[in-house]
Amino acid sequence: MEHTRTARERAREEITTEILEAARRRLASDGPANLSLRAVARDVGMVSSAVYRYVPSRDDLLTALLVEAYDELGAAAEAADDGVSDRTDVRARWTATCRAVRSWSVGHPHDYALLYGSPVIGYAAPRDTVGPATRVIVRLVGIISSAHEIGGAARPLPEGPGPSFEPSVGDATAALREVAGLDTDVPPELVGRTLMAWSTVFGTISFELWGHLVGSVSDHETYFDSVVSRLWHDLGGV
Amino acid sequence: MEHTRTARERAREEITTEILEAARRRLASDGPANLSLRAVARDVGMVSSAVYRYVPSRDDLLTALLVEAYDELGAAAEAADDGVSDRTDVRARWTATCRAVRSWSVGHPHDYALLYGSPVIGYAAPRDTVGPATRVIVRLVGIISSAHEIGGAARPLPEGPGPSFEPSVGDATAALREVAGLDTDVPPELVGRTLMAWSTVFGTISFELWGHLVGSVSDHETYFDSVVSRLWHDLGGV
DNA sequence: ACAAAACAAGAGCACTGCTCTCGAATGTTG
DNA sequence: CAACATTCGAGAGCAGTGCTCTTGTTTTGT
Repeated sequence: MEHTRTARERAREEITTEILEAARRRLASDGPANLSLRAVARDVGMVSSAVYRYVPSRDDLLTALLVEAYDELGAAAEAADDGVSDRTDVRARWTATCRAVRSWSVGHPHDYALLYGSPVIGYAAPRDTVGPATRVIVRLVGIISSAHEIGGAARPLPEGPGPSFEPSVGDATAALREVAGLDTDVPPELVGRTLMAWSTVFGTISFELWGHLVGSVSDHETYFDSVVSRLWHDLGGV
Repeated sequence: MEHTRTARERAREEITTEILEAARRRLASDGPANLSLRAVARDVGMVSSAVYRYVPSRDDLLTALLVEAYDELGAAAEAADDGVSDRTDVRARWTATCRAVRSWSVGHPHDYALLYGSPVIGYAAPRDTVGPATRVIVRLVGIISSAHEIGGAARPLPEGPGPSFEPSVGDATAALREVAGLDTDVPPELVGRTLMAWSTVFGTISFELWGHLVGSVSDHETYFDSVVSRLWHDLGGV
């Protein structure tokens, strides 16, 4: 069934991307909660009902933007990591990647809110978006496990105090086995510590963007660097 | 100017609380983004325009709910801390308070979203709500500084790796001086570590509630306990 | 008893997501 | 090429939202 793209198919693709681009601009300026399908329609010079030929609903449009934003953030993080020439300098890779995540988030606060804010969409749709969502954390895990493979880059993590991570993070360990294809499983303590670190990065950026650190932190950039370096230490890095 | 409360004043108070109660029910069921002033009006048997006699706008209503929710969460946290009979068992106090924060959040996910989710209101209003917002973190700081005053409850925190917290957390230190009235300032490293811990608690709860740990963490309760105990260790607690 | 203030109700405006219908443009097939 | 089918854009319309204004009623202070 090899058929040349008809004019209609080409037009459909162009208009679809046109709509998505206008929607991203609207998202960047108005935020996810105020994203109006009618406003997007006006931006592309169409009437609102015509847009429904290309987008099933507002939620689907938000989901498409969600995937795009996840991808953009993931690409930014990976590019920052790849930019470190000395691949054995895992500490520099960790720092660069975390900084890239914050930089993108500060530069795209509304996109960040769509990704990591309170979900505006029901819980049905965003579940098939786990793929692009995991790009950042997967890369971070790669850096951390590299550090624990390279001699002298990290001290082995002793079992932390309190209840072990072992019973609760089994799913994450299995997921890592799938995606990273490691020969040996990442120990539960390291998996838990990695989840903790990622939660802290998210919490720090969210607090900064949502204004929860107003009156407490003055220089967010150096504060973030302080946090990131201590996280690296808590992960066993040297 | 001692005047007995007229019938109208009593009615106004009653109707106001009636509206707020209905709004909280709506918030609990529909979430902050879907809170409709008209729906609240219907619930209390009024027409929407009548509600505007009591509430200036939807944003002001959300702000009122915000303050109420902050207060409820703060009370829950403080009650949990106060419930620990041995006041020198600072580790138990820390654990109980953190658990209370998570319990309230899991029990009131939509209220939690209003407090700590991406802000639905503009940045003007919520800034005069910093008072009730700080109750939890203030109590947590109290527990941590108690631990560092009691001999043997905590080891002094060595300066962490990377950039010092000193230049970025000065405002927080000053704020603590105000609210807690401590004789000597909390050292920057401890202030920074406390902010980090609070960010991690927030990040962990948010990830759980917003579904970012689906496929990674199976038992959220024990996972949270694992996180909290490691945070206590990172804060210098023993 | 009367003027002033507060109130509840209704209509109305501008906006939203979404559905349906109706011609027109474009596609495929005989 | 002609006929039929599909796709598309525009418009009207529905139900819902926040919010304002007017109108008539009730309560208050004088």
